[in-house]
Amino acid sequence: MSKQKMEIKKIEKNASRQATFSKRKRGIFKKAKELSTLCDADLALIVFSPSGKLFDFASSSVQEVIERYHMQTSIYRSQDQQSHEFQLEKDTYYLKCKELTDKTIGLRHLNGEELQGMKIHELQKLEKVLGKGLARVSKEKDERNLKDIIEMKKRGLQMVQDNHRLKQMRSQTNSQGQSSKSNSAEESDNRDHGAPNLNLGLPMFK
Amino acid sequence: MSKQKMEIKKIEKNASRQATFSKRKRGIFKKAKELSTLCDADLALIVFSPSGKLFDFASSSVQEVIERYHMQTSIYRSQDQQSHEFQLEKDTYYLKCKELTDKTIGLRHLNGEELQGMKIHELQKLEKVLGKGLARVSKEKDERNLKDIIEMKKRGLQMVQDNHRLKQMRSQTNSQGQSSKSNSAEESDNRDHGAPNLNLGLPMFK
DNA sequence: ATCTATTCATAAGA
DNA sequence: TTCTTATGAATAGAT
Repeated sequence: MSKQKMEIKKIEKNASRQATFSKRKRGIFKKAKELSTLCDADLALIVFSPSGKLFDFASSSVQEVIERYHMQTSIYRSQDQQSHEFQLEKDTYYLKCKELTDKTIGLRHLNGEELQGMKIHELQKLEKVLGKGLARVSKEKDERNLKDIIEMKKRGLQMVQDNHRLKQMRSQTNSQGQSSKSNSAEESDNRDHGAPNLNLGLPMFK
Repeated sequence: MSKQKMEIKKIEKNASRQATFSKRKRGIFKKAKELSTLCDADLALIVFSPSGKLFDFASSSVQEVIERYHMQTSIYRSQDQQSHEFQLEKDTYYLKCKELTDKTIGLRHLNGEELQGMKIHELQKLEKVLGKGLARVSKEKDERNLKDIIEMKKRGLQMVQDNHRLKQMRSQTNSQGQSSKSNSAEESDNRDHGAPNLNLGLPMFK
């Protein structure tokens, strides 16, 4: 594909064939990795060089992909409609098993178990995840505490106001006559159980 | 690759991922065919799309390449090459045994056994230090919040009691005479600013 | 292995 | 999906 367009047929010259194999092998493995990464595709690439040497790549593991491949193809037998559905079911089942396994492993890692065998970059990632989770939990906890505190301040303010009102009424009652007392009492009781619009940050709670 | 250099990581946008998968799948299968033709390499490429659809290519046949792969890979390859199927079965059996062993070890790890033999001392230690520090900060913060809440509950209880007392006094004042009013008022004021010995966990704050 | 002149592959946008 | 097009990648041939 360069310098001169070349025909796609077996390269007869041995040295050239070997060189091209090396170059193109590197290229196709790179492409395989990119495809699996970019598109979240599960794939396996198995290559035997003309000399019989084995090269392979898989997004998960070659064995896993082969098993999945067999699951898809082994039920080829008949061409009826059921076969197709069954294949899909099998594939779904396989994916669910794999998902379960992955999640189990992930859970163990999150619990700090089986950390041996993990690479350093994986550990770093895990550490980040743990830190983030911890941060989220703390935040949630803090928010709830703050909510409690605000709620209590509200109630406290109400009570301070009611207290003050009652005291004032008592003073009035003592110094003056006892006019419209039942009326005032009702107001007070109403506010006792649900007055809105109260300021926070009372001096009394500093 | 084109127009703009793109980062090799999972494409999150569904439509883009699907489009890229189609394009790159075509590309890599073309590369695979070219490599096998040009260099007379025996290869197999198996790809599962994210949606689970299977695509494959092999210079000979996928099954043949898989068998050859197992011959190269299997720990039983030193034995005779009688039946490929037999080898495959043996290989699968071996892998299942290994899986069982791994899971057994995993369970022991869940029980806190056999955690020794872990590498990466420094990272582990650092992780511990970070975790402990974070835990200490969270604990301290929680304790302070709890203290605040307890203090407020105390004050709230006081006010509830004072409130109640004032209301009772008002009732008494209204229905009866006005005896010893100033005395009661002083008590009330004193308790307003620092009475000890108050119970926590008031129903009013549930 | 490294260097280029070319051709190829492909991300975006239609 | 398919086409177009601007660009970045891959690579054949040479060194």
